[in-house]
Amino acid sequence: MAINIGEPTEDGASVPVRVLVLEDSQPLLDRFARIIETWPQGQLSGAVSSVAAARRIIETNPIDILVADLNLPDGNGIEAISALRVSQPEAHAVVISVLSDGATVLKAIQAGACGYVLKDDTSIDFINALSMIREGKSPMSAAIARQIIENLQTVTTDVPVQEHLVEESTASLTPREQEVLTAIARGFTYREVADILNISAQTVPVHVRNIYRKLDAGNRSEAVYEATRQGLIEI
Amino acid sequence: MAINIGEPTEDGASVPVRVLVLEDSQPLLDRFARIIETWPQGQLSGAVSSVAAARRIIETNPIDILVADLNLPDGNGIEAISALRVSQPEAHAVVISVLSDGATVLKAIQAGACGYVLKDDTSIDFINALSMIREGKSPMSAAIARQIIENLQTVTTDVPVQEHLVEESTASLTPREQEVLTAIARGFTYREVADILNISAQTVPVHVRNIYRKLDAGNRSEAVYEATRQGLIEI
DNA sequence: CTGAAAATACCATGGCTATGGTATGGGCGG
DNA sequence: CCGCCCATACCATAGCCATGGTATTTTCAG
Repeated sequence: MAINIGEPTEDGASVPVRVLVLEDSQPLLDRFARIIETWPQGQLSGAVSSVAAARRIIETNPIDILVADLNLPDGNGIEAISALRVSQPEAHAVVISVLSDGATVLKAIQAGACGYVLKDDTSIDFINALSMIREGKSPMSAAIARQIIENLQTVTTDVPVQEHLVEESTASLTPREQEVLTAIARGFTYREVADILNISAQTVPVHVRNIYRKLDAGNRSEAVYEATRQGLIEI
Repeated sequence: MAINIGEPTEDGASVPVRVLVLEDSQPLLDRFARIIETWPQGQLSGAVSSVAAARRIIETNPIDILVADLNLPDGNGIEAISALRVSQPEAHAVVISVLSDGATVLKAIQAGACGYVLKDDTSIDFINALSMIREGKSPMSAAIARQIIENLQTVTTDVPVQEHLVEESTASLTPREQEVLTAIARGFTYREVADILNISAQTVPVHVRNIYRKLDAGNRSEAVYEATRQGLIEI
């Protein structure tokens, strides 16, 4: 159960924590990089903004902690987490994202993430999260914790019914459409949704249009209402 | 009128949160009780130190949140959580304990706990935990989160969908605001809502503005999402 | 290998939304 | 009786949304 990272407890010169940051927002990436560089116990293994770049570093450099955003220009941060798990099983991964839909959270954890912090969560700061990982704990936003608990409760109590429900809920909306709709429900504008999902602002209304057609809705609020009623999005 | 809107939750003061505390350490029990009594939104349903006493209150008094320790003189707090789940399925339970072994954590969650805070965790205070529950989140210590994640990683292989339990409202809308919001959720434009409710088209955005303020929303879809999450509108 | 579906992207425009003020009358509790 | 909240109403405008059409690339099942 390799939980600890360096030698803790000893207050002297503990082994530095090598951190790779994967985040497409340049300002945020810079901020994270700066924080790690000024953190006495930290050592920056890399600060990249694409899955491809992350893969290259993961395969060539030793890493203790990977901090990954999920929606990236060339793929999903979960791919990087999976790659890390293969190359460096001892390493740990933390997700830092704005989205929190049940399927994504579960996928990230199955891929090996042991922490999941929402970007708008002010109660967990960056260094704090890294420290928790070192201590064998899991930094996790309360909203994510609830998602996980509910997942766990359904998994351990009712297995056969689940598959049926999954078929139903994923039947009408594509994964991308669900992501878009979830963001729409949270109140984001088209431009904001585009930034979050790393797609063009012109693509969002296309997805939205398709969602309207499938849900027989004519605007945002009706779509959220219908999707909720039909159990297509998480509440 | 044309549009029904369920019974408005009348009144204007926010509904108090009825809390039952189960904790065998008398000093701690007193402290928790005092905190809830001085909490404006809180209302103490009971402060007991045995599973038996907790059971009696659970079966006779309405409860919103049960705060339970696990190690008790006459049994385990998990029994109280299970009893609550049977008597009052709408209620929520939070564990506050010193225990953090995997089996106990899993049992508590299976029994229905949606929060789990360690007693030595200074990062989550008592009121904070109760507030999180009200908001549909899960207060959880990082060490517990790790336990849960590891459980989830070893046990699960498929993607579940969670059932959602209705929560009590945290914001209160006036009857008229509920009517407007329900119509908005159905996708009607301001003009249509005005026609339905027989008011001027200029009055609708006024109500909508007030709804946004109360729900901390900035647009129609976010308002529908928040209202649904808080159980303010029917689905 | 090929066609369908999904995801991506762009252009354009009428209409609706979001938000700032400001104001009147009714009802209810201190 | 006065203040506060609710409900009503109007004006104005920047900005976002809804929707039409068109097109490329990727993915996946047949």
